Amino acid sequence: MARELVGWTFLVDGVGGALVETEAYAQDDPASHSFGGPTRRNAVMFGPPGHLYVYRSYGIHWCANVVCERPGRGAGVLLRALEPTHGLDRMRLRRSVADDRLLCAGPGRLTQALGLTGEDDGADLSRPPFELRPAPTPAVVERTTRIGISRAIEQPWRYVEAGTSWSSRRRRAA
DNA sequence: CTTTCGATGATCT
DNA sequence: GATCATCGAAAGG
Repeated sequence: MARELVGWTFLVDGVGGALVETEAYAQDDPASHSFGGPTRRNAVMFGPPGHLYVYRSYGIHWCANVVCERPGRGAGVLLRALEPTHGLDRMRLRRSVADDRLLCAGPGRLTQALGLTGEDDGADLSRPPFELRPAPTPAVVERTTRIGISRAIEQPWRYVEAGTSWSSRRRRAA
């Protein structure tokens, strides 16, 4: 699913764009919040797929995942970056950056630009204000190791649209 | 250009 | 008390 979602358009109240960078997390994955079973924080990851798991990162930022697979599997896809296409003006209001490339280039930036917070934890992505539209054409996707983790760092579960200039990091592949 | 570091709070040990 | 699925400002080359 992490690879599949690259190229899909994700909108929150009409604000968003095409996903260009995702990461997969599984229950039997020491880097995953679901590793070790359900807790108060990760409860949504063990619920039905197609819902949002939003958590506080480093006490400051919010990060958003799409819950995947069957209920109880504890799997999710971290939304790391998207190419802004809808509601640029509202994104710029939420994020005071000179360069549009920094609007949604990173999981914390993406949630801020789209207005996602802990209140959206558990939200059903099949209902308003959310929209998930399939990629018009299959995206060309590169796979690399994940970013910002210290465990299971060897797993190549980060997916980036080839040639995009909207990802959280310039260049590099694996 | 690259590296370092502080912020800030929930979670885990 | 340490760690953390981060970001951005500051410092260094």
